[in-house]
Amino acid sequence: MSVTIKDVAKILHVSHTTVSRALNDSPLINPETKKRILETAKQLNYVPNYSARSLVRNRSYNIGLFFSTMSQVTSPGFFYETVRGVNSVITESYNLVVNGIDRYADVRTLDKRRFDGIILMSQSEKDDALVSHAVEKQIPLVVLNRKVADTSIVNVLSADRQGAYNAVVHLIEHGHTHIAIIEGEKGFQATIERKEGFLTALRDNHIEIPDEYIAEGHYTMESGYTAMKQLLRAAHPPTAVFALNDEMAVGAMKALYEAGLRIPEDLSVIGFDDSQFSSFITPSLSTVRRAIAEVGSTGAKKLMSIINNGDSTGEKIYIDTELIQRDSVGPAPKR
Amino acid sequence: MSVTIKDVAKILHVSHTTVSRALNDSPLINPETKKRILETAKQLNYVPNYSARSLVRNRSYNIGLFFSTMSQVTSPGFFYETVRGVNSVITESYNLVVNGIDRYADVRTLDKRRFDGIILMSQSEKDDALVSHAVEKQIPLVVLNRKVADTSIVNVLSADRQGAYNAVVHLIEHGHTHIAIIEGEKGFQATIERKEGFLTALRDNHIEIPDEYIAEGHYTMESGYTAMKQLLRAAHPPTAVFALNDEMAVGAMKALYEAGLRIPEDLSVIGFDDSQFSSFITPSLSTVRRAIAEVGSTGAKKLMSIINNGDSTGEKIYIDTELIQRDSVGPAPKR
DNA sequence: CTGAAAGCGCTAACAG
DNA sequence: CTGTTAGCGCTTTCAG
Repeated sequence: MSVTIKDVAKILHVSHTTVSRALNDSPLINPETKKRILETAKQLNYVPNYSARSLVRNRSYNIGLFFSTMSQVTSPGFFYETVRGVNSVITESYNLVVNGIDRYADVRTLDKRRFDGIILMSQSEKDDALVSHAVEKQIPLVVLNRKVADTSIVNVLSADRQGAYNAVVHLIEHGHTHIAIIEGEKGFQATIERKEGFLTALRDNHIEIPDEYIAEGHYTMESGYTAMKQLLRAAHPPTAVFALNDEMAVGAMKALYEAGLRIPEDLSVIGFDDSQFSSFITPSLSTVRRAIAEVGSTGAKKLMSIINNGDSTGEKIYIDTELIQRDSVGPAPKR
Repeated sequence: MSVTIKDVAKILHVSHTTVSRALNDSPLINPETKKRILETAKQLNYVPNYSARSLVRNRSYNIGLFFSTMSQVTSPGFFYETVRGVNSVITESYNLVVNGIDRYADVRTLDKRRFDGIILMSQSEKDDALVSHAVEKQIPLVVLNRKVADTSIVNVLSADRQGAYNAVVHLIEHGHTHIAIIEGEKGFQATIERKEGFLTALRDNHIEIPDEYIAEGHYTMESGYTAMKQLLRAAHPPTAVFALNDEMAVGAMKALYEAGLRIPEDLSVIGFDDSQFSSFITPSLSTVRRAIAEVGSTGAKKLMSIINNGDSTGEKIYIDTELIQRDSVGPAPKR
């Protein structure tokens, strides 16, 4: 069927061992023979049998990129940027396997021989089963996006708390003191961090937040829409809203339009993530950009170094966020 | 290190062959022994070595999902829906490997032993190198999204031409006769099909299209924005615009706002794809929905059946589109 | 620098 | 129904 090492060896009257050495850049070979072998190998369209190589080297050449679930990622852009970032680092000899961890009946089947390393884009504590399994089995692991307690693990995180803080300060600098929040999915690390930044900013500026300024959301446009409508029913409606992501901000803006309110004249809106559409909606949405692709690529680089050098000192790496000022935030209206 | 079949065999005083049979649901085994073996295997946390299995079965248990390129997919939503659709069909014993074909220096390294089958989400003719390689090497292949000439191949396509036709008829039914188009990336199958539907609808209704009503785009919001500005400079501006995807439609809407034009009172806009944000922008965007996840899942099912049953009669499967009427299309303004 | 031989863990004839 | 034997294609000792 396919060309094997032995085929190449036979033609050149050398042993298959020698061919293997040539193919693997071994120093134990005459440059001349190596050249000859490489040439005929290419000519014959030789492709190594990864299964055989994997079997003897005890390596799968698979890298797993797992999301908490595939059916409900934070947003399509988030998913795409993550895959793209990771992919840009993984070399051709590795396969990047993408899946939701909820698709595996038992995470213990994810062993070292099936995956040389795992990148976990983690949203919730439910993923801890996989984390502890990987630690126990010594499978190289990098966790993205969610801080895990275990200090032996490499963690790549975006500085969401600081980003949220900056967003709210931006609102305050525009004179706002009646600031509401649209929260994201309960239990998600991102939700906790961003809300924390929000609260700290208010506290630092001696601004109170009444209960009616806190609305729950689920990171979807729909939920932002619903949450905003609820906020509008407050006895003393807010003059500014911080949505924990841009999707919800867009939903909120829709509710505002429907209520006949102008942005930012009547009410300012700021989001989080800098989704693709945010600069193109009207008014364009002020937001906090986080470099998701960079989180992915940084994590992938770390993982590859763990796999290749075995260096596995846990660390927490933070990727900075950036405040993006556009047209959805304006001065607080007079009351 | 890890538990092997032999370990299990030794404990139970049976041969490793028997254990293998138990693990593989072979009929050649006593149900009693099988039960015993399965129990201790589970107890020992036995996980099969995929590399060894692959080597002897000559199967990789990898399915490749390839995009023309990873760095520039049509849209994040498109990417996400595709992966999700395919993933929902692929079973746990397979790894779904996601990549851009431009990441492989030579497509000929993608051989049957590395991928049991390939799903190609194809955008342009450049992908034909992979297609012909797969055909030649008899690698099971399903091509999504772009019609390929080879009739032996399974092709899953969305009925874009008909969808575009319906969109334009929708405009015409609202009294529009001055209809412009914002085209997508040159050479993409989607561009060709959708434009064809557009032109046919106009022709069927005896509507002329001047050159100045044709603007080039690249499926990005930015390009839609630029294209719309160009369209507005026409000697006799259009009253309706068909953008070949929603991203460009959003860009066009931004240009319209900036020009002080109202949608749909002054100008109607219709898009394509029904992106996530389309129902939440203001005004909400009328568009043509195509079930991308369904294209992916249908393709994956087909591929699995080719792999498992070897049935490889080529066919073209069309997934229907649906006209979504929202608020961006209104009656043509009086002239 | 090169070759012969062993073996990775598994499945698949082939006997019994 | 069970066990013995061979071998998948490759890398890696170990001798030369």
